[in-house]
Amino acid sequence: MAAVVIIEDDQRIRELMARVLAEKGYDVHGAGTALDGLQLIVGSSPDVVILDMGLPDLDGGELLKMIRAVTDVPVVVATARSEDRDVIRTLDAGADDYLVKPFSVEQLEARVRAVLRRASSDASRPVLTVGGLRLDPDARLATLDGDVVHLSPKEFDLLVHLAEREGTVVSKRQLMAEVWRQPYGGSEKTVDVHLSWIRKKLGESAAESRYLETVHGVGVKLVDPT
Amino acid sequence: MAAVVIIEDDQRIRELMARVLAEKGYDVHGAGTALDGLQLIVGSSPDVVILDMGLPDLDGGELLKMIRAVTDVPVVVATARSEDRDVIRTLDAGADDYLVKPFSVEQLEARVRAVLRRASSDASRPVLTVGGLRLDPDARLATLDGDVVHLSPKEFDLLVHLAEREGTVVSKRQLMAEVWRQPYGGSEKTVDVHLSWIRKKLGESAAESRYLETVHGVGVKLVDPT
DNA sequence: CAACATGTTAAGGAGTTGCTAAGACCGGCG
DNA sequence: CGCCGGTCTTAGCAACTCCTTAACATGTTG
Repeated sequence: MAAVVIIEDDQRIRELMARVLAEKGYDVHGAGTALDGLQLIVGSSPDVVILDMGLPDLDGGELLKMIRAVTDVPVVVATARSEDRDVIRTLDAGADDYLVKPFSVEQLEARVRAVLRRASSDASRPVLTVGGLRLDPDARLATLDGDVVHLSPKEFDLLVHLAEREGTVVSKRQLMAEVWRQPYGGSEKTVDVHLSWIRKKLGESAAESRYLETVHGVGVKLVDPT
Repeated sequence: MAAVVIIEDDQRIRELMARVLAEKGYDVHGAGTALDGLQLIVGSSPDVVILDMGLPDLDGGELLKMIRAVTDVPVVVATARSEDRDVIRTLDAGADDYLVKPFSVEQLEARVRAVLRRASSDASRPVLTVGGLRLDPDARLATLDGDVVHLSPKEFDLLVHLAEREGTVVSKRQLMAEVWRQPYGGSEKTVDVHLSWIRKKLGESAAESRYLETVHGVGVKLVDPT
């Protein structure tokens, strides 16, 4: 699921926002100062940044410029003042959307979703290749050694998720949270079933695995069998 | 820089739009009533007009006709959601683009820029070709293997939209937003019906598809069947 | 070997899609 | 004015895909 960075000096507000978004399935990290925030952005390259303009150590506009200098990640600005002039200035500085405090959690989530939608609808996602397996997220097309493999939506998302982390083990809880967007409650057996189906479609089985490798007690990883 | 006239009775909205566009370097003038607006257009001959349909003194459609009677300046219509249906029909009478309220400032600016670009560059849009399918946006002519295919306006726009993104899956929600310009309420079943009609005219069906490929749970894509 | 984790298959229901038909609406025309 | 052809939207049903749950088989660990 999408990663969010929240830069907000008021810890109470920051944690509230973090919790709300985390419950919606986002991968949330927060920072209380501009410098921490910038580091966090550079280090984790999130999908969207929520930036409070009233930071103690640096003017929000300055930070926004610095963010823009290093990355074009979408930024949603939260501001206490509803002054049109400020809003326009921040948007001019490169913000993608804005929120006027106090805002509801619904507003927050709606803006984040809108910005992500805008960003994702424009940017073409790169094709992933692992051995003879090719995944094209834009066309939602999977091929194995040149032949098209029909995958259901969940199967495709699951494989893409694993391919993006080629070689690293991902736990089923993590998959449930990030592919199914269900951080709790969801039965992890569902993941097993989907993995089995993918294996069948890739011409392998758990006993004789090529691409999907199980790490007992931990999770699965997608590997290049060559 | 380009001159813009905004005709909008709500002063707050008008001034917000004016400031946004002024910050972007446009030369902006506003009017709160249809009559003031018409005078302003005639007097200043702007490069683009932004027209709110919900004016107190005169129906927006009427004003649009009057504007068209004296000049062919590009007009971007802004409308509240409940008025969509009336407006969209009125648009054929001569609006160049439209916005559904509430819209973001990015949308506003993007539409203004797009309209200006179209107007200034004389804008012949490139012919699109996907396999044996040929779409000429200027002539609004579609041919399949050399034979003319008669498409309704919506069908044509829909196909063009898909052809511009050949090979990538587009969701029905996206199509509703970008082809129908109805990001919220629109029923996605409408898209299904139009797709079915297009399929019939292209000599195919969902079961035996050549150009239009549906991706279950995600959307549709236009592909080259060769 | 006991306990637990994982693999596989089957079945039901939930949700999506395809398509036809019917109504709403517009512009053109007698 | 009313009718007509074309277009778009909505409704509804059938067909289909997909996801989940359940149940059982198999495998792994200590």
